[in-house]
Amino acid sequence: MQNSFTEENYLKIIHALSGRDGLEVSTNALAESTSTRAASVTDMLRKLADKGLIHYKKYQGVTLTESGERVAIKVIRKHRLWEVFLVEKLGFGWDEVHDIAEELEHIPSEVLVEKLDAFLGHPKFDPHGDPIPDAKGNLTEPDYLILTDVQVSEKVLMMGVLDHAPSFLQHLDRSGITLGAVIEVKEINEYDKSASVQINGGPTLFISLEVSKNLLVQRR
Amino acid sequence: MQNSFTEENYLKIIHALSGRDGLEVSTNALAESTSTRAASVTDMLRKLADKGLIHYKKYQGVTLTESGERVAIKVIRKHRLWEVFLVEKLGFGWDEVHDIAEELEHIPSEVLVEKLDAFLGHPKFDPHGDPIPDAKGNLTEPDYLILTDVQVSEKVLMMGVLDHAPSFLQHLDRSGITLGAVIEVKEINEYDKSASVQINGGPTLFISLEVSKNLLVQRR
DNA sequence: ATATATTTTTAGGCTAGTCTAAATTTTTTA
DNA sequence: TAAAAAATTTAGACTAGCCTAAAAATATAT
Repeated sequence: MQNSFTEENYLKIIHALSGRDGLEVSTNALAESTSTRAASVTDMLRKLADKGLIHYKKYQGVTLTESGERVAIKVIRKHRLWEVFLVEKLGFGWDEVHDIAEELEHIPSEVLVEKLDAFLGHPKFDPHGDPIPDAKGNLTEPDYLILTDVQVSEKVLMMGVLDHAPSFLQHLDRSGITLGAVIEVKEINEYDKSASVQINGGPTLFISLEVSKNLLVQRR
Repeated sequence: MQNSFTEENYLKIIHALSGRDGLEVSTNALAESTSTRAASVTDMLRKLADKGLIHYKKYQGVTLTESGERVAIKVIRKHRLWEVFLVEKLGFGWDEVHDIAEELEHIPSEVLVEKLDAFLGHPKFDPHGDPIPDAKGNLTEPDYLILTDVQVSEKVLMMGVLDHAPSFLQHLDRSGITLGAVIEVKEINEYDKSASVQINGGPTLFISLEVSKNLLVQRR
């Protein structure tokens, strides 16, 4: 039983919205994320429930079943592997690959995914620092900090982003904030929580709270 | 104006069936090739004609317009480039790549195709010896011979296949007949036109007319 | 040259996925 | 806790792409 492009997208989005503790996802949230109307979402939810991919009770929101979770994670695996391919092999910027990977992630063929994975050297993270589920479907989200949780004078490693918007990623590019960069928090402005940070022991720059909130980092 | 997966497939098939002199393609031939019914084909032809992609007069068969030809050639370019990728980079056999490329060929993004092309080193032929149209849409079919046109004692180079069926390609693999192999025709059996050929100056083997008819070769 | 066979088109219908408008349920608030 | 607001579902409809059955056009054969 094959799942359609659209079904796979709903499952992927439910996975993303329900977070790591598998919270219920609302119809409206799905309508927002899928750029459709709530009524359309309801139709699809009935269908996914009939296929045993989600737990759905009218008006109660949805969660993935085991089987729905498996499908979602496979899609995520494919998406992230293709992103690695696009950046590492084809030379795309990390701000350019999302939409293309969004298409490639629905290409069926287990063997294609596994050969791609091997070709890429079994990467553990995609170009945005998101972890790539393994072939068995194990996905462990590393527990990174958000830069806002870092104290003044701490040095941390830049490990990923929460916001994947091209404009945000381009902003980071212009600031020299790349994956693996060492970020030292020099100062935090009490008034607006903007920060002054030093990148790789080099230039110091100011970043707004909005930026800090979207940077995932790790203590060294 | 984007063309759908299905529309692209129709255009690609019309291109293939109309051959290099752009002959009219019949509704029934399309039904056969698309694995649909003639009535469905008629629907789609009306649609493609409305979009200016084909010349269509009821009961008269169809040909591609300039614009339809451009779309078809882009799809063919993508198909063949992805086949090169699958064989050269991911290690698939030439008998395994058709169905996957059939999906990948519909991924939109001009820049993806061009980056893929560069990554592959601007290949001129796909793993079956079919020529890859260039970025401008120039597709020149080399005028290869069919092995049946080769005389006894002639030596030719194996350049491609007409039949792309996995079973045929696997048969060639087992016989050691690969692209670039030197084939010397040692003898032709008058009765059934089967031939005895020597591969790369090594083993001699018998091949049936059915096989000869599907081998594209070139005089050296 | 006409009857028969073949091909193609039309007519009407189906499913997936979407929509709007209206009805219903749940949540919030006074 | 009842009324208002918000969220969700139902009802009915649309498009793309497909189907079957019947009608119409073209091709073939006597």
